[in-house]
Amino acid sequence: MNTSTEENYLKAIYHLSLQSENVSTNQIAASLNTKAASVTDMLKKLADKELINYAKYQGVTLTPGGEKIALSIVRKHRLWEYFLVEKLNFKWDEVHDVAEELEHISSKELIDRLDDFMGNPKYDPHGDPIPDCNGLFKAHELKPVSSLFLNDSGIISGVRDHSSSFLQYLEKMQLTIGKKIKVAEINDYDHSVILNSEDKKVHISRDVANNLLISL
Amino acid sequence: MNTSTEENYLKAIYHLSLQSENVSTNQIAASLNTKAASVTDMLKKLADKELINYAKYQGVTLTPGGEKIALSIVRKHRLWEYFLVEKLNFKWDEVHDVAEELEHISSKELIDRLDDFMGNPKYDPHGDPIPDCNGLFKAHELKPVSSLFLNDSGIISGVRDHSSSFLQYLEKMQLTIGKKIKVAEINDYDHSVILNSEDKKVHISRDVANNLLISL
DNA sequence: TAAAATTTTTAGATTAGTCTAAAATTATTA
DNA sequence: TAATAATTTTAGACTAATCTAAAAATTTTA
Ligand SMILES: [Mn+2]
Ligand SMILES: [Mn+2]
Ligand SMILES: [Mn+2]
Ligand SMILES: [Mn+2]
Repeated sequence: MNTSTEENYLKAIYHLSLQSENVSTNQIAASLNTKAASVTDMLKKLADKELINYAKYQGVTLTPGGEKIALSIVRKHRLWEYFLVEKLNFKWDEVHDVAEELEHISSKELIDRLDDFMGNPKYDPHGDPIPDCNGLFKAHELKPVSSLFLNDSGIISGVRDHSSSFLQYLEKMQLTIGKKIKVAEINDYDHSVILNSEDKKVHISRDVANNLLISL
Repeated sequence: MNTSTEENYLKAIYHLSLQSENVSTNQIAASLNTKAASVTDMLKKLADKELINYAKYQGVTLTPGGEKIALSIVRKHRLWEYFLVEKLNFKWDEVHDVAEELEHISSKELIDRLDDFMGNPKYDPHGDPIPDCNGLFKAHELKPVSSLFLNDSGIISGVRDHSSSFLQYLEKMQLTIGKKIKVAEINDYDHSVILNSEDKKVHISRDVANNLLISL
């Protein structure tokens, strides 16, 4: 078995790998709020366990074994988030920290039964895909609102920023997962966008448009 | 906040206190599968935090603060066990180890919502009382089958032994929580007992009769 | 392509929890 | 009540995870 610290490192490396293939010590340190020296120590340990490929100064990638563990943590995180929102009526901006703890509960039986209990959901409350019990999932094809053209329309299906302040803002604007939107106006000067959503017009800034993801 | 190790010590002291008022170092070591030397170290730490009353060589008691934490862990343990059995279809002999992990999830919001989601159950799958969000509960008045007389009857409401082998045995004999039983015969020689339960006769040994608890 | 800047690793401490072995204290019992 | 037994504490060591400060390697840049 692995400690929850090891699991957190593997998960962090997994998420960073989606951006950059090879992951650096400093990237990991930043994403775990720790120091580069601590990361180096842990990388040695994970390399000894053959969960990562690590050569000094060269960054790391996950081995198949490491990726399998990372995916199982991601699966648990997202299933628990779904449970919290759908069964216990938490808001989508309140679940992340609790899921950070729950994702380290080790019982595979528990998580597989929880999955069945909830009807095997495919996406978590933030639109992120939930790996199945074999680690398999398919992501939506998503693009940011900022990449749409005038009169394009689509369905809100994910977010690029998971911070509670962003999620709360979207909630307030009623721009939540599943809502249909259409681009009513694009402001050339500041790149802000006016959306049509359920007969209302919603004006969002360039930043928001960049972090709000649409499927067509 | 307290570490889960500290929480485990407080919970162990709480359970042992129900038997013996003052709890000894060796009792704690036995119940946590650790060594007396380790226990002494932890007792100092818990005493520093004013969670226990501790005087060298004299054993310990919980302070009000320590008892409050212990009860919150017991509450979480039992509510999660209830969830596992009632919502996820675990058997009553399969839930303890998973609950040992889940009981350390720190969110109070989570456990209070879980409690509401399940309809605020008063007893866990083994008949043990579930403290409410203020740590209050009332236990059944329970007596072992071995203390009953011929033709006494009652309802199975708890167990004294929580081992899976005992729970599995009771399951096989269909002697589970809620079943009505009546003492049909008492064997003077080996103190075994024959019960009437749902028109069937069940023969149980002295040991089983000692560990099976009845409310009248 | 050599100096400067940045990143990464090493060295040496620290904290929490655990252990064994030995010393101190308390309890038993003859 | 003094010897013996049992319990409990102390002393010293170990592992996992972390940190700061310094050294080493790599990358940038002029
Ligand atoms: Mn999350
Ligand atoms: Mn999520
Ligand atoms: Mn239990
Ligand atoms: Mn129980």
